[in-house]
Amino acid sequence: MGTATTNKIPLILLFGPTAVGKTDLVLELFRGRGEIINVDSVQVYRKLDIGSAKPDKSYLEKLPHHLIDIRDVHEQFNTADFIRLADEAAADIAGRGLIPVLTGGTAFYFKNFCIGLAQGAPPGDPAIREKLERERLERGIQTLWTELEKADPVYAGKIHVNDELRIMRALEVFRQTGRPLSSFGQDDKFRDQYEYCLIGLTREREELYRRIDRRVDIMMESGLPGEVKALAEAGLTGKEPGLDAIGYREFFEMKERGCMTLSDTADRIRRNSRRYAKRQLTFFHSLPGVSWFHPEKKKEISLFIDSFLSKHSVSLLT
RNA sequence: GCCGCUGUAGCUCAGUCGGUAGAGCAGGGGACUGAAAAUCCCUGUGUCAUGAGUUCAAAUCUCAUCGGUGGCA
Repeated sequence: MGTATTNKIPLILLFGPTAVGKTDLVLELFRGRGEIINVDSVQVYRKLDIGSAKPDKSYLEKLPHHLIDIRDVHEQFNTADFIRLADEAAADIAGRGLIPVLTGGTAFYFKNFCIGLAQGAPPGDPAIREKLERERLERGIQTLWTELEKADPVYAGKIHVNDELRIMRALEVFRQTGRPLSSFGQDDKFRDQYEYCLIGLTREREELYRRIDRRVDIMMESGLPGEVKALAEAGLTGKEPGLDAIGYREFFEMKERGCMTLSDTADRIRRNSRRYAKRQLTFFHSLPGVSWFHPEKKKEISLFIDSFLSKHSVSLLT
């Protein structure tokens, strides 16, 4: 029905599991007419280049990226930061007449970008987290769960007794506000300042795993051990927020255990990447309104995008 | 060539006195309210190498065949 007059910004959201083939596709589809908003919780960190499969300089020159290299590894980045910065970037890109393209593999960021964070829920508080962590170590997670069950029976009923981080987050909210986390309702309506085009990329599992294996080999050969060594020599311990990531944590674990070889480490990185890819797919499958494609079906994807843009491109034209 | 050991889940292996099998890892499925590459939950059917025999009953005992492996030549 023609082009509706609307000032919503049209957005392409393109996601898929690690190593599915997003990078090549995105360059072909959007070079010269779009800019990328990175949706990857590790690529936001400086110095984590090889292990996060960050696009290199020449790639970034061909296709500008936002939200890459914006934090040091000891800084905690989070979902709220992501949404705020992504909103700013989207407005900026669209304002220059280009297509904003959110692409990456962090499903949690995609989800919360679309539906928005729970209104009124407080941000994380490092002091409370530290205190909760101490209590967890002293008294065990069961005790904290029991406390949560009293404070927020609804939320406690939804999560598992062993789910440390969620239990601690819920208690953190309760201790800050005196209100249960579940009282800050998050409805699943998409935020209405955008028109969304959700594209999921996937492959046969076997094929995906082969690509993951190959990518890890390439990372090892192209200097991942050296990248991690440099981080360690700069005084980092592996406990920093940015380093709790596949491809980095395995090296620090290797150091702790002492008895692992480089090839054992590579094996673990491969395995953890496969499991991660599986979790990503589970999460992406739960998002509503996604059109799924094989990343090599470029023509189909391109037609799909063009048809979306022709319906919603009012604010991009003239 | 001879003697010994061995063949069970994708891999490594367990399986008692014969009663049609179970661990670890890998794998599979799922959850997701400001740490998310995080955190957490659920999940084990497989020609017991093949063929024949003994037996009410064979992964288990016997024989043959075909693999693997160690020793002696």
